Amino acid sequence: MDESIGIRERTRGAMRGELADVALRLFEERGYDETPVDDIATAAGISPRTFYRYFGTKEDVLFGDLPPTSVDLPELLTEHLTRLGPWEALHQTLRNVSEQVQTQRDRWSRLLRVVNTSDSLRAGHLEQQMNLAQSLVPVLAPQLGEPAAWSTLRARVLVHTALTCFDTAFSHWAVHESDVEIVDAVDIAFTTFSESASQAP
Amino acid sequence: MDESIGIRERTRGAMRGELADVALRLFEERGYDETPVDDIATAAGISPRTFYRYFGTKEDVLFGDLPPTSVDLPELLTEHLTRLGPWEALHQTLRNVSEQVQTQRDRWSRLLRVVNTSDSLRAGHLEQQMNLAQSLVPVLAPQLGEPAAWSTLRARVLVHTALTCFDTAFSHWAVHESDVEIVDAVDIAFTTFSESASQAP
DNA sequence: GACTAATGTGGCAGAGTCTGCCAGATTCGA
DNA sequence: TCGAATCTGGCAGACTCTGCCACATTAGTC
Repeated sequence: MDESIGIRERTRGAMRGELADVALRLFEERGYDETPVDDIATAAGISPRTFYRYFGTKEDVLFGDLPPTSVDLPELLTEHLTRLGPWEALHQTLRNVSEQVQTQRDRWSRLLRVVNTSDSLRAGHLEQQMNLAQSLVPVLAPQLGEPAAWSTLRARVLVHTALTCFDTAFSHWAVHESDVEIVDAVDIAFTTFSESASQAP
Repeated sequence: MDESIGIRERTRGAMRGELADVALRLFEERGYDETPVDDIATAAGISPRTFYRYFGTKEDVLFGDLPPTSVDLPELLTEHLTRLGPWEALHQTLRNVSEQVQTQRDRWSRLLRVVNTSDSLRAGHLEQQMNLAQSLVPVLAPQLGEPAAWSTLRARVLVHTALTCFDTAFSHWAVHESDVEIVDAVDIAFTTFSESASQAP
């Protein structure tokens, strides 16, 4: 049957999901740095060696299957660029992501709480963004064709800034969870520049 | 004598300097991930255990004593804020840093080349920026008093964006070293927004 | 239903980073 | 010069991650 390839992947997906759940729960209880992979494995009823067959890294069990990585951002951005300017296109792209995140509010607020308990995790989170950025820059650069020599530099600045807006909005939301919607925070962050960036003192 | 406290710290500083030199050289030859701490230690004629008494982390031997961390950025920013708007003040603050960096062109271009050979290093570099950002936000936030509830969010966006501009300019410079001055790249990066951010397509 | 091949699993050994502990050497201040 | 603070090295250990090999499970075929 043509599903025969799929069944293995499905059970694999289920395993990943359960591992992610178990891990997140343990991290919430004891903290990330204080929870060795061995404990996650035994709590999930597998060997540590097997854990590393599902997630190449301890961090991956947290960041593995979540929106920013599970969405094809370059494609999304390309589409928005047909209708919008660079900055607005970035804004809309990440707005879409945050809309999708909003359907997983719970998981995300739990995750952000865990991330904020560990320096090493924050770093990993940033590294993810770097990778995202690297995939978006080549999409954006051709749209900034002016001096050409500078277009890559400008593209990188815009992309990184957009991701920064996104990220900042997120951690803000994580703290003031009850007061704000994620999407609103993202909008505020993105409009920071047009409003207050170059005001006089 | 009142120097008696100082002499120890001076020899300690010398040791740190030498370790940093040795390490950077080895990293250039073999790559960061391929150079264990043991090798750095033996190359410097000390034991691995002692290495960790000078630098708490393998990363610290690279990032330990360099401009961004060795300058009091909050103070610098505070001063610029008395004369300039938020964005311009950030621009000038980081411009000052890049001027200071320019006096160590060599060391920096070597370092950036090393950093770009390792993913884990990039992450560490970003984490440093996060810490910098966290020290600047409280300085900037009071200057954005409007809705108050959003001022912290906006301050964070501005600060992170500024650091992103700085960082992006740097890696750009690292690649096109011969064509550009660091300070110029920083200026270009910072003016990206006022020029091309919200243009139509 | 049985057989072969692919795939999943577990244990072991090892590299690498980093920490705590203790003993010995070095240096400092009186 | 002597006692005290400090520096150093070695040892053992925790933790993350990898390669290797043997064993079990499962899939597709006849």
